[in-house]
Amino acid sequence: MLDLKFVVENPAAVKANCVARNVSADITAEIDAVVALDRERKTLQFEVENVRRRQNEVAQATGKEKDVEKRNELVAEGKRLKGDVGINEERLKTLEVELKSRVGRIPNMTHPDAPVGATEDLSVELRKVGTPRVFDFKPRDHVDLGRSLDLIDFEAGGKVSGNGFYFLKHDAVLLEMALQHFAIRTLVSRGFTPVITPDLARVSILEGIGFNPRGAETQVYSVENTDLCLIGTAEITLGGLHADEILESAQLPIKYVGLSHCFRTEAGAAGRASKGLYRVHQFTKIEMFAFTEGTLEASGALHLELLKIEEEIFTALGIPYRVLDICSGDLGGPAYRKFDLEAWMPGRGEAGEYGEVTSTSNCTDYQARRLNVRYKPTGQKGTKFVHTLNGTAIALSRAMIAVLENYQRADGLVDVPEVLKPYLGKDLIGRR
RNA sequence: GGAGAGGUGGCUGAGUGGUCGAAAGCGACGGUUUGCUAAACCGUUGAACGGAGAAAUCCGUUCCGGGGGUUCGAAUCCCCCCCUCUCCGCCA
Repeated sequence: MLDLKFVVENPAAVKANCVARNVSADITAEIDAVVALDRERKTLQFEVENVRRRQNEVAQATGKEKDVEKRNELVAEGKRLKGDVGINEERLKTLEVELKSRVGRIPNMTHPDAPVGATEDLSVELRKVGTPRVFDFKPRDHVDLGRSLDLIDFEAGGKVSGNGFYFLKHDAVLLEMALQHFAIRTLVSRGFTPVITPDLARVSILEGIGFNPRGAETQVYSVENTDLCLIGTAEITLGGLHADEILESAQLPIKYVGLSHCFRTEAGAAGRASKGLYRVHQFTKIEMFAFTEGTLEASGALHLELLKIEEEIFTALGIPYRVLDICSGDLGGPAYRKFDLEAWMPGRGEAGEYGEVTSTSNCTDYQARRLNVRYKPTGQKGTKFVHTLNGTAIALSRAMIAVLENYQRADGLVDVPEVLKPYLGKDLIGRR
């Protein structure tokens, strides 16, 4: 969430940002309410604090007073004060809760260079890298390849777990593990700490990251009779890793590469491009997550580093991709700026299409404030909120689509990308 | 799952109703000493919010796992929840 003080001091800028981000009008309208509520809160806080000061004085004096009569007078005053402060305290507490919930709905501010636009088609393509391969046969999609080579079993997935689930078999298993290993090794060599995270997390952590597990539109599975949810991404657990901590400047930046399973209900996604592995309820993902000092210089630089790593991974895999600078309307709540990589998928659409494979966001202090992750800046008093960033290293299901479709051969088998051969242990997918 | 013990500042840890935001140690920071490093010695050292001030800083409120309660007064007593440890059970 945003800093309440910032909202109160810059209501016009915050409103303009909400408009650019295409959030629902009632959120924009709430900004005035926030300003008014905050004013009321301050007045009330002043009153409550005054009464409490007197209460404290009386309580201390009572302890020291030896004379029984005077002591009884003090106790009487204490009782009176206790009654006085009650109503205001209740109101203050209510106000604070309400303010927090209202401010929490306001999206993060936006990077000045991010394209302004309400809908996703207004995101800007920064560059295309690699040339889509020209096939001398009609390329098949990964569903077809997966079935014919007995790599992916959607029917069995449907039977056991429902639509949107699948079994990986044979070389698909080796391919997935090779991609995992390749990605993690790449990140470790760049100074990231490898982590395997829990696949479930508390509601409070989900909320801190900016998910809303209880809404009607939620993308998140909840576990009945607990406060746990299945995570939609390791961003949730990695972000929560340092919740309520005060880090030392010298520790920063902290860079993690996390492995987790990801679970998504994909509510409301029916009808969207969702064939095969592209949109599924469960997949494995290698996720980068970083905590930096709370300056735009620090997080901005690391954001570019995360993007560069994502590009290096897909370049190494030999898969053509394009980079999108995501427009204001499609940033989601927490992101200050976001870049997506879309990989070329020859089997998608009529003659191949780019499909999203990674996404990296700079969330500045938006998540850190709610998760309460701070650091002590060297040479300064007090603490500051860190900045958090996340980025996909490899989402296995979608990377698998790209590999299978780009590396397929006329004979129906699939070549193994050069960098994966040592990890996969063979040169050809599908031959047994 | 059963029984017990705990959760206190950046860390370790004392504190069982008032003088406690909290001893002591460690760490960190500043200084003295020193050819450098180390050691020793002296000093400083929690956070959030609000108010005053040009600022250094000062004042107030809140915070001892979280939430409620008792009391004039709670780190300390009571209730609920979360977490950690030990033992037992079960198990990959």
